[in-house]
Amino acid sequence: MRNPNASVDEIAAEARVGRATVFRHFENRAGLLKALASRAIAETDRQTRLAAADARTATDALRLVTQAVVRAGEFFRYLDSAAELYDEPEIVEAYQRQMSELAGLVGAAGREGFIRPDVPTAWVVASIDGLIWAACRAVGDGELGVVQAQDLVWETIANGLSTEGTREDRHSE
Amino acid sequence: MRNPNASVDEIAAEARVGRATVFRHFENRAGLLKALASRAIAETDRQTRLAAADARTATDALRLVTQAVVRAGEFFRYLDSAAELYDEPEIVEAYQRQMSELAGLVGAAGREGFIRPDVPTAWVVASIDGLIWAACRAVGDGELGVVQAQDLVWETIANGLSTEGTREDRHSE
DNA sequence: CATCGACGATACTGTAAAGTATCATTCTAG
DNA sequence: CTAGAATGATACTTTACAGTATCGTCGATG
Repeated sequence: MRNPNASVDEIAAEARVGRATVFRHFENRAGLLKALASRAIAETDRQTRLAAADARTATDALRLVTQAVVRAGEFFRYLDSAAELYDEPEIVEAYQRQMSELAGLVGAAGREGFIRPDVPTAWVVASIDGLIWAACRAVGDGELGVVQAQDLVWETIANGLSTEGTREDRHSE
Repeated sequence: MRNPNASVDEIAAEARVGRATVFRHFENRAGLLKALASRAIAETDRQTRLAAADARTATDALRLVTQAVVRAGEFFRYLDSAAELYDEPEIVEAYQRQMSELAGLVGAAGREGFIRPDVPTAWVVASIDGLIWAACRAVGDGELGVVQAQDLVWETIANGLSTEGTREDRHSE
């Protein structure tokens, strides 16, 4: 997960396991990576479903899902740099499904009036993705705690980073 | 730039050049990648300096630099997935320098009152990075134009994505 | 205590790609 | 037009790694 270019030797050493054992559990190196990706996708799905079940509004669901993905971050963060996986149709399909689910949620939150109508949906999805990515990296680097990162992501989505025009800022004016 | 795992064969073919010629211009494959990274860093520096020269306040500089990096995005976007480069001390050093310059700019903008004091500087830097990353990807995928992406990044930094508490929203209340 | 299955270590093969060497060809400067 | 430099094509060597096969050992189960 930390290095998608790792050789099977390195992976086995990291797992404290003989190299032969790796090939007893996975057909080949690509199969291992695919299994890892599948697990990441399944874990993200699980966290997402759990989160969405608690939501009463689409906006709330968007918040919970966003924060759930931050929590599952360690599982999928490596996917970015695994170029080989783009050849696996299952993986690509699952990723696109997750993205379109997110887009659906953003659309619903928009109809609830939460998202500013002048912002393209594509950008909302992309920036949420970017902020989640940033949060996962910050957590991975030890700069932020998981809970803190979750809160900051949502706060940044909702209000940005600036004092200009934020709700928190009004009462101090 | 599109595929950091490309073989020298593929790189040469993409460049419409013989494979031997690649080795006449670069000592080896690692040297080629390093040169590419150096160019990306230099280009980003150039854009950053140009932008910062026009700024009257730190906040303005932060905006211009952010937007300049989005413009230079195509040059450095591949760096994420090039794990080999983390072995090159020059490259790592240059990256850290750019990040600390950004942190300095964020600190100065904070002293001007632009950044909310309750947000950790580390998160401000990380999230700007994440939004720039998202913008570059959206531009690369053709979802957004460069100018549009630049504006959206800054708007999201400043005001977030939500109608809650945004300045633009007040007059419509 | 005996057996079966999983594991680790090791050695081996095949392949893809890096890097080197060579030579004919083409481009360019004078 | 010509000499020298750069290029492309090709062949070759070397290396790193994937994948396979084998064997001795360890551990759980009955």
